[in-house]
Amino acid sequence: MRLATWNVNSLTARMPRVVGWIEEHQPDILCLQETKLADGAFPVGEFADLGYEAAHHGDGRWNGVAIVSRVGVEDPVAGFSSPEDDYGCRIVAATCGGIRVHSVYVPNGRSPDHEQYGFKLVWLARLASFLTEHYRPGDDLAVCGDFNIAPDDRDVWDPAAFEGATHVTDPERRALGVLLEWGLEDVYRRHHADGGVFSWWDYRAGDFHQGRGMRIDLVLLTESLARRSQSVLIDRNARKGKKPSDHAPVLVELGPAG
DNA sequence: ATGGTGGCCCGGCCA
Repeated sequence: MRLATWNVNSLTARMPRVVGWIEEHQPDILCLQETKLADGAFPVGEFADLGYEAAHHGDGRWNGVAIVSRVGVEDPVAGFSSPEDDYGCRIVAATCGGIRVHSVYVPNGRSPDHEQYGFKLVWLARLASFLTEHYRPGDDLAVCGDFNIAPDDRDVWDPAAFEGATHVTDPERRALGVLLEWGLEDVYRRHHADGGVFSWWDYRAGDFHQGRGMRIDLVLLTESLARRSQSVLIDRNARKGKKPSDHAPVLVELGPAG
């Protein structure tokens, strides 16, 4: 079972690359963020042609999240408990191949003194309460997406460059820590202890080619799934070439249950 | 260099 997540920064702009990436890597489940589409504009047919069903939650120009799956899309839920209650189309859930999957797009926060930073912390607290209300740590649960948080200093190209910046502050990291303490695991770290591996690079100033990035796209799994993980790949090749997203996809290979 | 690019969709916001 292959589970992946990718912030595509507009699905319309990225569809050719998304199709190509699916054909190359054959994910069973792919979480998408920043589709920037209304539900009615989601390319259901193009994914169906590839053998995938989808659950999408978007209202147009901003945000928008989706799960595409070739192992089923059961019991889709948009928002935390209704499509209106997640502050802008930032979470969608569905059961795919026996796994309860969530595609999340955590607010950026902009800067620690901006009101959006407070909103980011509120949103993360709501995510935590949503998970603890609906699930138990023993469930087969995947929370995948763009967290806009670098879990620790290995996950930024230069910690000194992020002094006073969002994505690395203690409150943000503690908010992520709440999810981890509850029973989720940043599964990349089960397989890789190295720093300097990133999933996002600013488009500007040649940051990708200069190696100036952050690892902010995460696959969080409960223990029952994390122990099935055989490999975790951040596909930086997908950040190369013409019209890339500013994010690279993360791909997790899961072995059979039991 | 307090800049830069890219997406939305055409002036300005958002990342």
